[in-house]
Amino acid sequence: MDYVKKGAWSPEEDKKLIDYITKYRIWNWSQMPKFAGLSRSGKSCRLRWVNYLRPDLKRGPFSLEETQTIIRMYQSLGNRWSAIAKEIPGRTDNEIKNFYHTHLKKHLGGTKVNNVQVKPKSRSKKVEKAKQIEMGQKKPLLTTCPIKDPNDQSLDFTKSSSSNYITFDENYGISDFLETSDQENNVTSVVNQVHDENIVILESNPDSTSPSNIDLYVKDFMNVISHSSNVDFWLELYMATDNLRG
DNA sequence: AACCGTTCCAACCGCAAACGG
DNA sequence: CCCGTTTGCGGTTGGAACGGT
Repeated sequence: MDYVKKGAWSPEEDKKLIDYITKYRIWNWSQMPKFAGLSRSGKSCRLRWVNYLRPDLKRGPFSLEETQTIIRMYQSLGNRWSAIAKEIPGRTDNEIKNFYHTHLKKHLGGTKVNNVQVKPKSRSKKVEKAKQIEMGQKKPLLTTCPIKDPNDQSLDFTKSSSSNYITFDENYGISDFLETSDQENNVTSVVNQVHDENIVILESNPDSTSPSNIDLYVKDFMNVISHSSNVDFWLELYMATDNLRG
């Protein structure tokens, strides 16, 4: 039985594999290692190539669009990672599976309160901070709000009379402030305030319950948060606003 | 600085499907 | 169809990196 190396690949091994496949293409994974001068199993070579060395891999953090695709497909297909990967060019099944387990599972596995996905922990601190904003003790920067209404008229959020908030803070996550009466009255929350990089308020807005308006609000909102480098930041918001999308 | 718990992901394993003689 | 070999898939894990004390 020949010695078969395991563990992390060295740059020299990577180069041997790349050089061999470039020259002779992939013809038989189990036979190829000995011709390529590698003390590896064919299985290990295949995995290294498919998940890491292939030239068409994208790398880097997942975009919001990619994440949306993964969530949507996971909800319809379940853990069929290779099928999901086929819909996302440049991403491997292994990468998507890891991304799901490290970023998505905790959000998808959360509880729903008033039909809003929330994190179960640190609620008291989140509520306290949200109330401080609501009571004017912490003043958000309303003038920098980047979101416009669907009719292209600037919205004057300073005159808002709503007291029902969902807040998000990078330290504390999401808390929801929706009253149950909102749900009973079929009032849908929409995103209409982005105060600064750290805090976002989703405000209950009875005037914006038509689906087209909500879609536009959420679309604009997603544009804003997708530029954040903190994946968990926009991902948690995305999950929390799940009920706002059709 | 040292320690410890957590996060993340590359790479592993076992099993199933596909292939081909 | 059978059976050995190869390929592909999904669950799991080892250990590096990171963050907090």
